[in-house]
Amino acid sequence: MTAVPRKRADARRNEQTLLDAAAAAFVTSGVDAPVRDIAFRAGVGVGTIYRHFPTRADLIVAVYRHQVEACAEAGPALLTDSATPHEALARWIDLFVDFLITKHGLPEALRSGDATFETLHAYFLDRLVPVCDTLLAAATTAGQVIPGVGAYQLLRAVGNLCIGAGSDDRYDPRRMAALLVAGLAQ
Amino acid sequence: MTAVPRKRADARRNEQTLLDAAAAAFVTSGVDAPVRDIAFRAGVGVGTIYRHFPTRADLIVAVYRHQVEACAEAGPALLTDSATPHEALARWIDLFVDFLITKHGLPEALRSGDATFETLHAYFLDRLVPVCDTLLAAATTAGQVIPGVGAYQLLRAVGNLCIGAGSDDRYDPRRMAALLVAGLAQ
DNA sequence: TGGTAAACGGAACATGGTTCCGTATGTTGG
DNA sequence: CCAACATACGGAACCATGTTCCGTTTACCA
Repeated sequence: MTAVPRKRADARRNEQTLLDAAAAAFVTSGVDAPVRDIAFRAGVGVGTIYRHFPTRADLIVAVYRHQVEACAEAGPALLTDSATPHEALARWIDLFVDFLITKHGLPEALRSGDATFETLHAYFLDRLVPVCDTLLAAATTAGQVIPGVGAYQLLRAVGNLCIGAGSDDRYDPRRMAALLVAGLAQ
Repeated sequence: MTAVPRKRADARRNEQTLLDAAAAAFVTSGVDAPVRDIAFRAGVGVGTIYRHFPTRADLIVAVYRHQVEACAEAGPALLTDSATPHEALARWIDLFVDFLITKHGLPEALRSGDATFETLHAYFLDRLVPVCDTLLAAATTAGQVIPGVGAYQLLRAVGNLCIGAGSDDRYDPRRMAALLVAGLAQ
């Protein structure tokens, strides 16, 4: 029915080239790397970027999809492996923080409010809120965490704490996130 | 010696006009309000803005100076009025949060890393870190707060938590900041 | 009241995102 | 193998915004 007629070879090639170029640019310039830079690295015109990835968010999602999936999938495993649900939650938050602080500008983008990043925001939420909710619910049921703080709010707070990470060694987002999770335990 | 020859009347008038225009623009468009908008509101050219306030940070500092001073001065008073040092700290952080969340885009600017906002960042730090340090030290001495978290780091974390406040009623920065302070108590 | 330095306005420039269309090229039916 | 067509490409052009610069205006003072 929906027989997608397979993309042209050069298109597929360019898409991969662009993903690589973008990943490289993100490492050096953050996820705000100028479109022209990414196009130049990939050896294509800017039009090609917009054709493959209509918004910057689509490009970012494509670049980090694997890692987000890995983080999401680690949730249930941690719940099994950890001594307590609260510990599982703490360890998972740590994973999330580790992912974020290695992506220059990503936490900022997630929180920019800019319509450009709507897709990005939505993807993270769709994928990670349910996982966090599971861990949070388990910890709450076990009486290890106060009720009334939703997974969304917790993830957002942690995301915020990661903004600007790495630019200043007097600030340790991992520590601050851990403090927040500790505060949940009361 | 340094007989500053008093500014021209029109210059003084414009400076005040600009402060008012900027304050109004900041309310509706956040501290990122386009320079041209502010100039238009004030009925002056953009050159005039840059002459009075060489960087955007200078303008923001000028607009909010009174409120920052008020927050800084409230610190010692809270220490006297509160039942415990930890409570004083919690209440002061609350004040700080209240200030930040009513200024669209200010927390973002403070953390943007953009060199433009260096002055702004420095001003907040100069004025508020010592106050926070006093409160934190009192609470630590009283054994109500774990050692090892500096005033700078705490302020920065709280500032981060305030980013994007008001754009989403599922997120309550005041609550998250309180949780962080609770986490400090262990 | 004239001269001068301060202050002004806004055009011009720089940067970065986004759109659009003429051109080039893979693909496929003959 | 070739032609014709749809797909994809490149990059010039456009828009928004910050920033600079300089010719013109204006407040001040002698």
